[in-house]
Amino acid sequence: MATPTPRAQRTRARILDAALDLFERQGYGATTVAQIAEAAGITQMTFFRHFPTKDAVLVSDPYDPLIARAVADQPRDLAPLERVRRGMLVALGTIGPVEDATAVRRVRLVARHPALRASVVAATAETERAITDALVADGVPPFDATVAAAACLGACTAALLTMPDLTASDLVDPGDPGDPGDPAPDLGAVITRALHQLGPTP
Amino acid sequence: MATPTPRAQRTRARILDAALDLFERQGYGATTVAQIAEAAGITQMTFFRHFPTKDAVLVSDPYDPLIARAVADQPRDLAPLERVRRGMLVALGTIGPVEDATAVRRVRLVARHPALRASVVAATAETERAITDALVADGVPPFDATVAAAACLGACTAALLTMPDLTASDLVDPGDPGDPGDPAPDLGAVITRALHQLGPTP
DNA sequence: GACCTAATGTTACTCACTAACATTCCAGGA
DNA sequence: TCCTGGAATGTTAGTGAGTAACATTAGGTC
Repeated sequence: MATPTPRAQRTRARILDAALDLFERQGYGATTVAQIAEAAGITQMTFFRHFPTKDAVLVSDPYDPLIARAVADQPRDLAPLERVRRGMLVALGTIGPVEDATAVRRVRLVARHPALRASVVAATAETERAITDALVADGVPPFDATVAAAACLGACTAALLTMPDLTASDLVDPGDPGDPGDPAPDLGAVITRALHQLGPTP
Repeated sequence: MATPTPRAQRTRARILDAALDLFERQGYGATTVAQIAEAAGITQMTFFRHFPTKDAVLVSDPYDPLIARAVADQPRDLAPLERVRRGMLVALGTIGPVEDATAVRRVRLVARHPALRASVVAATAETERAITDALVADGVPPFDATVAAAACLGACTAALLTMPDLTASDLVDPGDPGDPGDPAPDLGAVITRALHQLGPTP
């Protein structure tokens, strides 16, 4: 799996642009792959060579390995949920504001369309398995490991999908006015607040 | 929405039987709706009149309203997560052994096929919204409500899908021998154990 | 310029799912 | 018994996602 050729990167970007544009203008369901292909100046076949499914334009999950490692690095004497929680906090809590310009548009589209939310969960399945494996390797019962991973991932996914509805002020303190037109929301802050709810209640 | 006619109930049952049979024999992906229809002695069209999608034969979620009500009934001064957790415990913890004979077969098939796990999550989306609405109506911030609901539902769904791998002995105490050939697993016990992990750590 | 390979195009297909309309089944009343 | 109205099913024809096999073009290297 060599690094993608420059030409391939360009077409991929063209597809992504065309798709986001059409999705936002006429909706995800009303947009066909043929339309995307035409707008990008390519064929349907080429579309599927760059994205395995129509969903894949919007859904991707690049964080798998980091999370599993971070979870494994937490102290072994913690309860499984707490271990996963702290691991994800370490791996995701410091991401900061969203870097990719298309990320916000993608999230907004996914959040709008219920069927796509399911695709996101499908994409996190691999992450869930990675976390579970890491815990089971340390002697945690498979049932407990799976449940802990699913709970934390569910919380984070849900948090991610509320981001388009969120203003930055929602994250610090309810009641705070918050200047309008705030910039790209801080992904790390959202995740942190979500995982905070799963933490021990002092 | 009147109660379904006896004839409709029979065809629905025939479809379900034929589908489960084919899925188990040759796999979900390798089975076409046309095959199911032929095995059930009906048309493709009739299949889709009884089940909106191919997935729907395996995925259903009848517990929505009970859960939302039970969550709303928990004391308002609890943290959102704890409220959802106790509500779901009340609504689902006492279900007991699985009643429907086909339920175990369905769960096994879903657990095996990754794409179907996503369908399950899609099916719980409505439940998640119901729980969230109940909390928001009591003044809980939407973000916190969504996260709490997603975490608990994620944990329960994951727990459900591990059931085929589980023997009853796994639920009581690791290390317990447990007689082989144990009967249908206790759904309530599985849910209870899953939600227990999300509870306050004393 | 010849050459090799990755990237793209072409064609033809399968399958899930939908719409519009025709047909059959079945209960209850004349 | 016949009839009749509505529910359940069948028929036909389509759309759209995704796949397979094979032909073609572009880009960089010698």
